[in-house]
Formats: sequence, C-alpha cells, structure tokens
Amino acid sequence: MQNTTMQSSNIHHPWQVTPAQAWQIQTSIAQQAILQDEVTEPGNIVGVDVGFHDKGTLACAAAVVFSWPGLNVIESKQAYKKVEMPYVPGLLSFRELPAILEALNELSTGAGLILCDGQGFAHPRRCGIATHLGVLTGYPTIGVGKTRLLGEHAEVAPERGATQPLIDKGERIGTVLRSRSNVSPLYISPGHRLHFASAADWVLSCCTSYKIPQPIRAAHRLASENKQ
DNA sequence: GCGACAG
DNA sequence: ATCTTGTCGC
Repeated sequence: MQNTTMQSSNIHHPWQVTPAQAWQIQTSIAQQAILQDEVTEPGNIVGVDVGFHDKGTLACAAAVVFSWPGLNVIESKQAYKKVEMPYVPGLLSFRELPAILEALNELSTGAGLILCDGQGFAHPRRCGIATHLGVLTGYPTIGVGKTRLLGEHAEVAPERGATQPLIDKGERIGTVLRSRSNVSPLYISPGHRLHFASAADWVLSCCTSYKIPQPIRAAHRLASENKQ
C-alpha cells in the first residue's frame, strides 16, 4: 500500500540525523515495540556491546551467543564501523546500532533473546537502544544499563535478586535490579517482546558471579580488546 | 536560568 | 566510552 505521508520507514531510516529527526524516528519505533511476554525458551541469549578505538573514531561491535541455561559461549562475532555520530544522551542508538547490526548479521544463527548495554523502555521517548534494536530486527531485546538515564526509585535491598520499580512521571519504565550482593544495581527495562518482570528475571538468570550478565560481559570484553 | 544526562 | 595501579572489603 502506497502512502506518501508515511513517516515510519524503519527498516531504511538514516543513521546520521539531527536531534529533531532522531526524535521523530524514536517516537515511531516506540509505537511499534511490544511490551508483552513472548519469550518462553529462547534457545540462546546474545550479548551485544560496542567499544571505541583509534581515539574514538572507530567503533567495534561484538555479539556473543550464549547457550541457556548452561551459559556457554556458542559463537562470537565482531564488526568494525567508522563512528559517524557523537554521544548525545538520549540518542545513543544512532551512534552504536550501525556496528551492532553488522555484528549480528555475521552470526550463523538467529538470536532467541538479545541483551544490550543501555536502556530500553526507560528512555525519554521510551525508545532506548534495546527498543530500537528490537523493533528493527524483530528479536526480543532487553536493556541493561549500568547507570540511570532517568526515573526515580526507592533504595534497593543489598541482597542479590532484590528489585525496585523505576518510575518516570508516575509511569513504570523499568526495574532496578541488584544482580550481585552489595554492588551497585543494574537498570533493566524491556526493549521488545518482553514485560518488566520477565526482563529482570532473564537478566538475573545470566548473572553468575559478576554484576554484569555474562553475555554482555563477554561482548564488552571482545568489543574493547586491544588488537595487534 | 540551573542541573541531569545510557555509552 | 576512554585514560590507568594499587587497594579496601566481603
């Protein structure tokens, strides 16, 4: 169906954009995100992250596939891409997704569930990097932030597994999760095809002895490693 | 106008 | 994100 006023050609939207263009794209993507639980047995859980090299001019994205619940590495790929956008709070996906999408394309198998560094729904326009990646690829995604972008929450108990809802303007936007006892908590929010509780459950199931879930931890190491 | 501000 | 060694605490 032809519609010349269509404002949401997601699949081919540009990556180098002005803030105004980014907001329009994010608003469109957010409307397409599904916040209902659609993940039962993921088959595998993929961690993705980006590291910067050559004084910040080159991005290296890594995608590491883990079995679940065994959490063993099944496959890992890297993709290098020149950095085209600066880091701007709220527009992280435009800077990191191009490289991440290439790394994901290198995988020989599809993803059952993807864990991303950063927020998902817990975003000003409810379109963090996890949401953006989920809607573009169709894969279930979860945003795992090491720090807060926005929202308020009560103090989280110090024991592993403790949680508190993350709230913005009276609306729930995520979960603050203590993934390891006595260590600063993670900010979890659904990206695509998952709800709040299950998103936190999946992340916790991937946190063995470290604060950061294994898939993201592995992707972070691979994306940031010094090569020579 | 003054802070806050994923990676 | 990135530049970087030792050190305090469970």
